[in-house]
Amino acid sequence: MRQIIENLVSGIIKQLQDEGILPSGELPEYKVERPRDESHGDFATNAALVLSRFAKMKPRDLADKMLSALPANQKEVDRWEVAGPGFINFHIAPDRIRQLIPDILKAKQNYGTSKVGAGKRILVEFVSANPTGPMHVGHGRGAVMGDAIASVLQVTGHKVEREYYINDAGNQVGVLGWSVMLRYFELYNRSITMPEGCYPAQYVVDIAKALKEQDGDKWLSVELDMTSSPPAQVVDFAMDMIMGWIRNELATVNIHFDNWFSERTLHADGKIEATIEQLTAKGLIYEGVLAPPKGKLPDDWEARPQLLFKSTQFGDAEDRALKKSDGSATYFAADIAYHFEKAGRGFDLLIDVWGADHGGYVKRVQAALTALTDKKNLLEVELVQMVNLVRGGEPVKMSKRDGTFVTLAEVVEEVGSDAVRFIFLTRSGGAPLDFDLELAVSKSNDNPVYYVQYAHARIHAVYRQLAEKGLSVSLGDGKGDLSCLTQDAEMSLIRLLGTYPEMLEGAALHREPHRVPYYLIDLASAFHTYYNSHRILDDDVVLLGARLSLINAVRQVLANGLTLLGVTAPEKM
RNA sequence: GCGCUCGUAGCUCAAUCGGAUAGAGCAACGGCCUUCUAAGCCGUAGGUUACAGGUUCGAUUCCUGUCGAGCGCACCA
Repeated sequence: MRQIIENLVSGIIKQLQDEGILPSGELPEYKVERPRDESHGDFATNAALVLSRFAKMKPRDLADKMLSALPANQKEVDRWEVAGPGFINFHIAPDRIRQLIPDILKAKQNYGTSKVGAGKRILVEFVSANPTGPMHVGHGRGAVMGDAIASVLQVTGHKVEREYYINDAGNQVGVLGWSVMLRYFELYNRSITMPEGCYPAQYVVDIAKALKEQDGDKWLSVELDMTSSPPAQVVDFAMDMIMGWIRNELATVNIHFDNWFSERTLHADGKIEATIEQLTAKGLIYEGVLAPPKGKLPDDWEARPQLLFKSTQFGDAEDRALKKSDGSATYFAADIAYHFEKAGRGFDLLIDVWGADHGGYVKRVQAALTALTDKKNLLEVELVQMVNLVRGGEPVKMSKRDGTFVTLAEVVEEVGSDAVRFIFLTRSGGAPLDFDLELAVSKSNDNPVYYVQYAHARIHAVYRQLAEKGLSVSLGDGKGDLSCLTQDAEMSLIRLLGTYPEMLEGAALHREPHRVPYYLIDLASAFHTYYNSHRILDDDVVLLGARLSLINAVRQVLANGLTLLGVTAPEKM
């Protein structure tokens, strides 16, 4: 529908240019947008405001001029006016608006989808929680956000793949292995002490028990030496088990990945060295000594020469190390190789969803990727702020170290996947989130997911009533006469249905999936208002059919939105 | 000290890449169930958009500064 108005306005401007009222050639951009206030029409343009200078006229005078140039034969707009400082408001003809109902019912689950993405290939990487323990609530937020960003991009015509990067290399893997070994020794009645930095939590005990079950005392003779690597088979056993948990937890919140990418393969395939060579060839690698960090100085800090990448050439604050003191690759080096590898798979855009605690890391990865590909904006990073877990207003301390964190699985168990997803999504990622367990657990209507689902279930209830009265469901197929839908509540509802596709485009463009739940709450609210003041099952069959068609369209859009968010659309509550 | 993300009603949050009178929910108060699901609806009250400047037809939005919050700041991931 927006297209109709945009064509109309651009046609008018062209005509005014031909008449010499506006100068020919490039003019500044104007907008056609949905006014916030319904009384301002269905669409408004600021063209007269933007162009007044070029016409050497007052905005309102130019607006009047533009309207007199409106083609006489068009039927889409039946009212228009100049308002405020010089906006032009367009009111779409009611018949054209009602036409949305059959359009939606025909498109079904495809209503709202568009092709604005033009098949652009996008890789969305998210979660990527370390395989050293179960996912906590913070991971859950990133997971749901990443998944929703991917979904919103998909329905707007992008070709999307979801990827999980498994950090199965590096120090933490050895730490995990030794932690399991210690718990394993403990099961054989050896007394142990958990060194600082190890993972003491219960899940490590569970892994040790499973290890004992499978291998018996096979590993008892292993000598405890934290400076060396633990047995590879033990490490793999632990990581496989944890990754199994993570996959399960993700599945319970309806998240499924296309690819699981292992960091180890980068090391094994020599991708890291190859990437460093590429950078070296570009003259961006040197041996140097970094200045001491500006914050509180680590106890063991010492100046030492390192292999450095000149990320300052690409806007970063410091050059960054690629090799550790023991000569092995840093996490950063592996991450460069990983992102370079992703770029090599031919994506038009890479999106990473990270926790805000990794925010300081964005520039250096973008710098490296730009250096390697000569593309400036290939990598986009969406930062998701922290989740503060609260129980009845009291903060819950979370720490992997003492094992007091609350896992995502526990929260999902208590609250349900629908509520978890909806709460995480009904918030822009830029703001920290207080997640109150007590509130979320208390299945009260504080939780907007029920509000939206209830609207959906209510519509199904009406249709059940219809069947009981022996009337045909096909009355609501949108094919009958809809001209009796003249009430304000009805027209606002239909108009709202019409904005769904635009809302999705905005959500995709700005990577703001929270717009979807907010829209659904709005739609549910408009429906509840309508439902309370108008009887659907009217004795007049024509009116009955029209209203059934209307709420059927509402049901379709609610279902589409909820499904998109990975939330169920129940027929009964 | 530097960087990133923020600061909107008592609380939790929105506000369409600069738009018209800044909106919801919760909490408070007052109404609506013999009729399609009251997990609902209607109404009242609640604001100097942290503060000060700047850009312009127009600023919650963009720029600068101040104050305040969270996160980060060799070799960890």
